[in-house]
Amino acid sequence: MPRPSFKIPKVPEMTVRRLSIYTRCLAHLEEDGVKTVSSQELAERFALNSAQVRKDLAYFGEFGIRGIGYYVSNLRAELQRILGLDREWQVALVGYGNLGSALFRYRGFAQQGFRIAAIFDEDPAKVGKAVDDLTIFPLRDLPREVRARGLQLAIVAVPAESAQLVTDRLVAAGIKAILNFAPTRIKVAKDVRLKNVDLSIELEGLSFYLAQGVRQLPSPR
Amino acid sequence: MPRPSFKIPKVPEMTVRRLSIYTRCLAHLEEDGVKTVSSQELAERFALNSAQVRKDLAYFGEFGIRGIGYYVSNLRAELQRILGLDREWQVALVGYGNLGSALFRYRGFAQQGFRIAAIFDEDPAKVGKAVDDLTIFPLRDLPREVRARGLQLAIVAVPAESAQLVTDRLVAAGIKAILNFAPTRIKVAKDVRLKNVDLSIELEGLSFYLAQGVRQLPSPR
DNA sequence: TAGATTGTTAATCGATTAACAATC
DNA sequence: TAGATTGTTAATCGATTAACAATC
Repeated sequence: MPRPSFKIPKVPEMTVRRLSIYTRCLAHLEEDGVKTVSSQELAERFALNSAQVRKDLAYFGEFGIRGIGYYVSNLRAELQRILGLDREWQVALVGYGNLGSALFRYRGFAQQGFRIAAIFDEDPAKVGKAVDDLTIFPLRDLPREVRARGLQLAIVAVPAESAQLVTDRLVAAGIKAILNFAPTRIKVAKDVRLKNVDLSIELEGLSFYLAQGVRQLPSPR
Repeated sequence: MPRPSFKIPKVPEMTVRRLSIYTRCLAHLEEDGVKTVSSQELAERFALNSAQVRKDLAYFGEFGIRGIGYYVSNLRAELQRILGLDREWQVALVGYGNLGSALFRYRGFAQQGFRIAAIFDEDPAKVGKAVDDLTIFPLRDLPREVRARGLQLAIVAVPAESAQLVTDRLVAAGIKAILNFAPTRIKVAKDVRLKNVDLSIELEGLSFYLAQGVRQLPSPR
């Protein structure tokens, strides 16, 4: 059981999301050899308020130095620790169709320490096939592989019809966080974290503005 | 130039997103032969408040009947019109790598009326290749094809390094809304709508909660 | 020290929810 | 009519922002 011990108040979802964004920015700054950065400088890059940057960080501790700002390398390390990016997570990928295989090839995940350590698919034509150094398992092997490989997260990339069923089996097998790409909302018990990423809802949001004649100006946040 | 004429106040981003969700739910209800639905019934399906459902709808007009609720078929049609889902949108897909080709095959887009009408890629090995009934174009053909095919939206699925450059060319060519899957934030002039869908930020959000020991309970909204 | 920038408190803003008159 | 449910106003809640004492 990781961290806590000294309380962390309930952190807004948007703060966590911004933390991700800050972390990347800091990694770039570090590459560029920048040593310190102020909340003002950080905020400007994302059209945010400097108080918001400071408040986001203040949920987790005091990382800055008055009169100076933040040490880039130090802050990046702290944020990576907070986000759990200072370790490797073992990820199950369920569904190896077009989207599933694209996600498997997507470099972004491995770069942040998310290692797809097992692939599952119900299609008998796919089960047993080798994908790089992995073999595609049938879904019934879930409980065994979750234990054997220490899988903690799952990416769901199956058709809408089977998404809820697959999810229930993931949760039963002990998976603690799920990223769902199936074009349907799925539900989980409340000690499991779930993020529904419904790709076409994103496009529908855009078409709304086009349908209104684009106006409406970019939303403030 | 589409709609307006009678004012629409600034609509919160989250309202538009929920409109998408209601629309799908209504389509399902209609398939099941349900004739009317109340804001209460609709809200329960998504753990929302019924007042919120009514308020979301009230931005656009009065669609309900007191004492009855909403006619499913009528409300679905109204919402589809509002979201711009009552017509077909011509979409440019830029980048035909793993993610790009998965998105091209993704049925969800076409189902909602988003038709990928042109594919662009800078890789000389890909330019000229046929993909179903389309041919992959080089980026320099953008302005011509935007005009010829009436492209209004673009999906960006290129590497992080080229995302901003590609975006600038899309905007210059007259594209009005962009869905960006490249793992970097891009920026556009403020009369263009942009949605950054950074896949690994979603996973990072999940790892945050795992790193804290999952607790933190699912966020209220 | 003087200047800069933090961490935090208080004010503001916006979104969610409760409550209810209107009305089917 | 009596019961149900809307559309809307007012209250609540939470997140963003301004302001500033603390301090490097």
